[in-house]
Amino acid sequence: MKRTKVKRLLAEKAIGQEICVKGWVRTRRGSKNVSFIALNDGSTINNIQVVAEGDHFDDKILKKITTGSAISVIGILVASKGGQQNIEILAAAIEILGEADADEYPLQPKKHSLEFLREKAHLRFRTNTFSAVFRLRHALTFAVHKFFNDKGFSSIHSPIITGVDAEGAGEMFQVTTLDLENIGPEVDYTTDFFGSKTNLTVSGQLEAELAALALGQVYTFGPTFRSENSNTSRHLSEFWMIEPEVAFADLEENMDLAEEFLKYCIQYCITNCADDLRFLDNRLVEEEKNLKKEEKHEMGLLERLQFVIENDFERLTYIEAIDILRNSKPNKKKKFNYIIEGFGDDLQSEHERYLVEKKFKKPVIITDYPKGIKAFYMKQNEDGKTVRAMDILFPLIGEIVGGSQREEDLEKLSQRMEEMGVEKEELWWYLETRKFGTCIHSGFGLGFERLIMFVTGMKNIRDVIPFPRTPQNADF
RNA sequence: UCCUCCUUAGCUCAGUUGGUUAGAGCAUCUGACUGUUAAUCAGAGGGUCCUAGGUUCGAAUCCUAGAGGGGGAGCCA
Repeated sequence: MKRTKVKRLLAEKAIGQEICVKGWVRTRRGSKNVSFIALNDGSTINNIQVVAEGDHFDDKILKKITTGSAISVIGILVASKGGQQNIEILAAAIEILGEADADEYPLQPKKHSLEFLREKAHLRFRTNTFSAVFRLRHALTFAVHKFFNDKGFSSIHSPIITGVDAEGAGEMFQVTTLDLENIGPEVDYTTDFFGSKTNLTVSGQLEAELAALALGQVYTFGPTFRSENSNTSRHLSEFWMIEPEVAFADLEENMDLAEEFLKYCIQYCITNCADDLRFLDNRLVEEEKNLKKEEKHEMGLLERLQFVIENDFERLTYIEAIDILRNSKPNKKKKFNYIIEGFGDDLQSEHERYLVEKKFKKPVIITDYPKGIKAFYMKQNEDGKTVRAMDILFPLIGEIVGGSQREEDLEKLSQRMEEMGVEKEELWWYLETRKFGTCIHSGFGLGFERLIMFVTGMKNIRDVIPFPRTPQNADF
């Protein structure tokens, strides 16, 4: 008999029908006469209750239905006599597909800490929280592709192994087939696999620009690698990044695209993952129950998502932001660790948080940063001091998007590369796009895991990717 | 990389000023129970107190070093 997924059973409620379900046991409880099995098959956060009457089943079978075991059930869908579910399955036959020794199976039907589950990353998919997070991760993946596809963008697979070491986006992982245990003091990269020094990509942007200057609208969505020794709740050594790049678009259009994109993705989850979001919403309420009032969030998860969709992001220039910060209470009272004095100061995370969480209480887009603190490829403003950059700051997670209008003028770009010590020879192909048929264009990079954090309310980035890669950890 | 906190049973955690045989809840096992909702009730088993040194008559507790983890900072997405 073909199995029906739990999600469909709960939606259709076809009472009286004989059905087959397969899944993993969350709990079994009951008395000598009757057992209740909470069964989950991953199609939804919700379990289906299987009722096994004692006289129909051998004690030996019932004993094997432990938390974590996989079973197949054939039975009749009936209205439930219990209070907490409408329907349940009255089991006629139960087959044990895979046992889970209760003495050894690490997950119990109770709350586990996220830290503990991180050490059990191979099994944490089986918990409510992580199954919800990973269904949402999928929904967001799909929403990203759907958004861009519907707008006529082409997906571009930028290379994962690259010889470019010029963007300065971060420390790189080297890729080599050289025998590291027998390497001389002088390394001859012409003998290496690719005949030159290669690394894992830190960004697909430069390649995306090449494609955009032909296909018009493109985006990359792929893995990105940074070997920085960052030990924080919002950095990974391997993460996924989305980088749209649009020809003939200026910074305004770039911001409009980013804002529309973020709202679309969030709305997609609200529409398609209501059960999972409701579960995560409750989870956060529970988590914050014991916190002091001032430590609690003003809004619940769902409320927060709705709020972001319904309100325009606050847009201001770097100079305006510095002005606000310089005159802010924490700056005057020297509560900031880094006091803002004026133009040229970098915005630290405490300043970003002040703007987003205290001053505007919504997402903020800051534009036109000093050129000294931004990358070489950003379009220079007339003032000679600032560049057409934009960062989108989100509540709780900080910078979620970094983007800019690109410098399309060959002369200005070359000059800036020289000033910043970027090797022009290495990026000859990048420069040729400015030599042949150059045009204004813009793009941004969005950290996919940071978006998932915002949508799910998870506070540590390691809990929104199946197998996090961080310094000193590449388990599983 | 820096600052800071933590590491005690399978899990979550208590352990007073350094003092007998290190505790609780949950989980597990045994038994009871006619429909449970993290079922309940009774009983049992379960410990490298992170590791290595040191101080002390005596260390889970104090000191030093190391490992692992959390939070914050920097870098960024």
